[in-house]
Amino acid sequence: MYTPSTRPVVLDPRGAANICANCEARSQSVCDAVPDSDIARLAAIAVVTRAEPGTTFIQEGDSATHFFNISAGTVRMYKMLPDGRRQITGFSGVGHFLGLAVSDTYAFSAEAIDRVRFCKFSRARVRTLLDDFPAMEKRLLAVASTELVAAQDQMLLLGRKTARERLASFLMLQSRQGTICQGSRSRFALPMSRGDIADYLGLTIETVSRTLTKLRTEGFIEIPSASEIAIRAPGALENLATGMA
Amino acid sequence: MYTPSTRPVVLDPRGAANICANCEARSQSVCDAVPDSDIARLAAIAVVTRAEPGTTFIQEGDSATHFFNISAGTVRMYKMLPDGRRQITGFSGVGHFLGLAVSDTYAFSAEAIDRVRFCKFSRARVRTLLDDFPAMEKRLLAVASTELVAAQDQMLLLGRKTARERLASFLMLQSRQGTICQGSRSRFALPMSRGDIADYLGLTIETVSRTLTKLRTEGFIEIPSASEIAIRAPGALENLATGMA
DNA sequence: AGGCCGCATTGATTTGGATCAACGCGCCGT
DNA sequence: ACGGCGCGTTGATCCAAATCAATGCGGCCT
Repeated sequence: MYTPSTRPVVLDPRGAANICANCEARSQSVCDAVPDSDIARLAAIAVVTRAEPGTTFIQEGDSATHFFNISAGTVRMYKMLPDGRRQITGFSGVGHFLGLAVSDTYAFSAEAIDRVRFCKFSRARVRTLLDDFPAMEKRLLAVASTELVAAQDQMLLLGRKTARERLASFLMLQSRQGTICQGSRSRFALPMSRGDIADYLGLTIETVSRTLTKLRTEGFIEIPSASEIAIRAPGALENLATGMA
Repeated sequence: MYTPSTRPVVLDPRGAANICANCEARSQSVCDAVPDSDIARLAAIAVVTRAEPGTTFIQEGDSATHFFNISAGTVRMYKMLPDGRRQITGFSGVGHFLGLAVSDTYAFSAEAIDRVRFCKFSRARVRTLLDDFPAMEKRLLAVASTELVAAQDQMLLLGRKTARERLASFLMLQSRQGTICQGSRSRFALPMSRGDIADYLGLTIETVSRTLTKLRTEGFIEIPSASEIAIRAPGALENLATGMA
């Protein structure tokens, strides 16, 4: 349940001007709000870092000194109870922004699932940057609002949906925003383990496995490998997900 | 589960300049970010409205035309599944700001629990106001961040806590932010029904009732009336809430 | 090629909370 | 004062998912 981990590796401690200009994640992230003409200011405060699978790079309760922007890979955010029970509050992929919080400590932990690359920004420096780029502040508000809506959906899922409905919701979400595999366009990769899915959906590994198998035998989905899913009946699965079954 | 309701009553369709200046909720809300010198501009776009108990004044899925600021009473926000299952995503009291969303439809419904007074602001007009008062935009970001942290806590509760731990968490939260009754300072009012508490905690009415009774017989709390609670053992209850029991 | 290890699946049994059912009580309207 | 009704409590039973327990399987190291 809890994996001690290696440390993240800093790739570029003092950002060169081009790291942001050439960043392939920029268009998908809040960094897009800084115009080309000023991109060097952003690059100057960005610290590019890599984290190997399993590495914890944000620890709940630690002093919140940085913001993070994911530029490659997938991250799990989670909270834990003292006895080891874990709730994954979300998965973050390319372009996602982490670390919004008013408090001076992080409210959650974050771990690399696969190999992850992200930019670290000192909070203090971002604050001064925000004063010059109100468009970025607007983007942050939009990000926070979007996440709030997602969080409310997740509360409905955790509080009121059955295991079957939870898996259906999760699969539909992943098919929308997950990594699309070559081949059938309804096919996608699941970078996270069954344990991660269970801790995201408030279930156990066994229930996740059993329910996926059931959805497969009933013809809703295919499971070409443990980390790949193809949706056979998107409409029916969506109905399941929204409790209309 | 679903209560059809009377319509909210508009008290002051065209805000007089003093309605914001004299508003007792202002200091507790985002409106505080508008300085006294400009408060008339805020008042000009505020529509003061009252809603009787049970009135739905935001309907999930409706076109999101307004923001809301609660100035009296308590509100429940919720999402529903087609078959009537309900998840309450939060309760809002004086000073709370509702309606943040990027989407053009509301992501949740909101109902008055007791008699509620709130200010309605057209989104379009707030947007122009925000351009002139970046401090307000910062306040909104702070509000959104705070709610995001609360939402993550609630996900942990819904996904991983036992009924006992959920009630303990809820009672500790209410004792911190709820209406304090006269008498013992550990005593507070619960404006919401057992059904509301159940739908907030992902439980049934029966489990809420039984669990409260158990906490009472075990000496953690007193229940002077169905809508009042006194905490007898705050430390022990907090330990329960955080899973350290 | 073999064996180990971590993840996933599948099966048997248990259980916390849901559901079904009855009753108590305070409040309101007549 | 009475009766009805909505809300809350309490009791009996059920069930979806958790827990306990093997077993399968693929990748990696030697």
